[in-house]
Amino acid sequence: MKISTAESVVMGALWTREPLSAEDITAQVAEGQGWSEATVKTLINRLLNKGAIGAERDGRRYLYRPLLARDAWLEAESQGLLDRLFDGRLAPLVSHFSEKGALTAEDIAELKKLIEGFEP
Amino acid sequence: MKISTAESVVMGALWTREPLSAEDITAQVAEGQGWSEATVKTLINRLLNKGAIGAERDGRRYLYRPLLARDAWLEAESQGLLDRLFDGRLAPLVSHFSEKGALTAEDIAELKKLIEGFEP
DNA sequence: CTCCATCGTTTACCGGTGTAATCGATAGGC
DNA sequence: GCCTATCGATTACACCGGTAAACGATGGAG
Repeated sequence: MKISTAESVVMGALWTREPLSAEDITAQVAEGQGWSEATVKTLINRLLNKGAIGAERDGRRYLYRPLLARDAWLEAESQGLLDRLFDGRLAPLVSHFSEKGALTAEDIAELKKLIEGFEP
Repeated sequence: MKISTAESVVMGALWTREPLSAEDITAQVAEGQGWSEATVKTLINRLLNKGAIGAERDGRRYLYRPLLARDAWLEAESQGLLDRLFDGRLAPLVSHFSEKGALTAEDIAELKKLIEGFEP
């Protein structure tokens, strides 16, 4: 169940509130993305065909719900990148960012807390 | 300078040894990827056109070198994913993996060491 | 000097994606 | 009951990416 980046924006709307009508979705994403209403409709349809969302009738329109869980998607995307770039290991990625000096003090503190938290 | 995943496999060969002829590259990636020689040639050409690799003549053939640095590529890809999925922050990604139970004891140890290493 | 093998270059083709307009059904206003 | 606004569905189209074949130049064998 692979979804494209544009499709994932629509999923994003449905992951924060559910169910939503096509109008709702358009209201939530079209502005920020610079998309026309038609574009959103296309994306909704593609997601339906892929089975990533489901629809239930509500009078003259449909209400949509995500069938693909946000978590599963995050998982697949993240693992995919890790596999492609860092041989599946998380530490090299973190190391890469630290070497780049891309970590703020806050990042570091947060990571530290996380790591201390999960070893027992 | 965006390169596709197939193209990045070719870059991978050039990042480990440089310069390489087209034949070398084919030898190094075609088997593992199930690609024909023709496919590798196409990828080389697309990389040339994108300016991601350079070529210097060597008799009847060319030798290729990466112009795009592996590090810059890793950086762009990683940051891209972080931005798309985790609002640009590293900690949520790590947190995501830990919640998934996707971290081995070794991972944790490694991360711990890393984090202790870079705060001063 | 000629022919062939071998490069690199050009062209091909299909599916997916971004982006959107058009069409056909239908429910609600009058 | 009929017309129109509004849905969702269908169609469009260009570009990219994966995969590969065909073509054209050219250097080396004989």
